[in-house]
Amino acid sequence: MAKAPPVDKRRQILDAAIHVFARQGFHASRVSDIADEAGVAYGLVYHYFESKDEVLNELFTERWSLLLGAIEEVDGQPIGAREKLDTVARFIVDSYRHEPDLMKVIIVEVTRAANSFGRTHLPEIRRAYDMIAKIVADAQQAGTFRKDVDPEFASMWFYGAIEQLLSGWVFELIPGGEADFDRAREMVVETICGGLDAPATPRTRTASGSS
Amino acid sequence: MAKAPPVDKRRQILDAAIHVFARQGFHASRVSDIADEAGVAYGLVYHYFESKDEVLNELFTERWSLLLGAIEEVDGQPIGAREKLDTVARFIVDSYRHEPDLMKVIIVEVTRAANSFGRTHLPEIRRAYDMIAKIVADAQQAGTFRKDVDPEFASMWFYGAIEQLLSGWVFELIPGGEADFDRAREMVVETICGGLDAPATPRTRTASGSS
DNA sequence: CTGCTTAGATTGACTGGTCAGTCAGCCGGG
DNA sequence: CCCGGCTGACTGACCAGTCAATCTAAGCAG
Repeated sequence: MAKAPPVDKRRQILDAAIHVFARQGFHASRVSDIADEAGVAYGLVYHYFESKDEVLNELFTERWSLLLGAIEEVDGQPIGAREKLDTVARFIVDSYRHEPDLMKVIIVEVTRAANSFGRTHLPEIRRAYDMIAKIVADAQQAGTFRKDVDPEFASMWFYGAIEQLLSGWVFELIPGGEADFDRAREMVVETICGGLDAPATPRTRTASGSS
Repeated sequence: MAKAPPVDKRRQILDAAIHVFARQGFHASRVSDIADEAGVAYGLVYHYFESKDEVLNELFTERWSLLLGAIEEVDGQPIGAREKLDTVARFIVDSYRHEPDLMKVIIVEVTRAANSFGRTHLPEIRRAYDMIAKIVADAQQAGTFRKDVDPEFASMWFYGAIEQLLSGWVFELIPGGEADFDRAREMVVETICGGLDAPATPRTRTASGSS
């Protein structure tokens, strides 16, 4: 691998693929569409990638590993579960805010397409769920979350709620103005954590007044 | 034995399609697979349906209209919001319990594929979200749910949480034994409604009583 | 009961179009 | 003049959808 020329065509192709996949969906996207959008020859796509699948692969893996890293990092921090979950939610929502097309592709074509393409990535996807479950389980151990809820299940609906939110924005089912992003995140975290909080705990208040 | 029990080939084809789509995914399913599974000739599929799409169409519409009906009916009942939402959740979970393949197809190929096939059905899908939002909004009006949460948003994450649960079962990410269905449903409804409840009950008090 | 007629159900070989992926060769810098 | 990035016409496979032919059953007259 000698070093790259001034213009990174590989990157150009990936960026083009994001927009093409977001616009038309993976299946309806031709490789020629990607090449056209990137302004390169058809064959060059196959110079850098083994197949059309591998392009999507790369897009997903790039971003998902960031998410996994973010969850892992936050989990190590000495903060409350609610803040941890809020940070995770913020990461996801901000990812959408800054790169809506990429997140749309990841959600629509991979995360929510576990039957076709996503099947390959189930282990990585699962890893995210597991880490969220761990955060919940730890909070139960510490007594901040009620213990009668399965952490694995809670993880599913926490993640599912957020993803559905992104879905709603992607398909314009709910208002997606700049102000809505943070507001929605706050609400979903507060609601779900509110539901998960241990009932009437006489220990030091976990919730820091953020108002 | 030329019996004449009106063997409904149309139904046979639809049922076959459920299993083929569930097994291979819509895109990877050939029309010939459906015909083979149904034990009929290739061409007969086109005698009863205009296209492969229309088969999926039919499967979705059939079931989704039941869901819409169920929500509508429960909304008219003089019961609390929590019970209403519980009934909705129960309908969805029971649908999965009794026809997992069909629900898998609907979720994977339509509901969560709003980019490709689901786009056609966005209005119907949206209708479900809207009706759930209405239940929440009414409860806020009545004072049982806190008013600072957007009903539209709450609807999204309520539905998203449940759908993610089904997803988890479909892809065996969480235990899906007979006992888990009701337990999961109870937990998700209790958690989310718990988070939505008006802070009249001393559950988790954010003591910031700003006037 | 039988033969004729017809309409709808059923069959499956075939067609037309679409693309993913290949490859033989072109350029431009070292 | 050599090499690796780069080009784009071409090919082989695949498959949704068509259609002409065949079958079945139902109605009806003789």
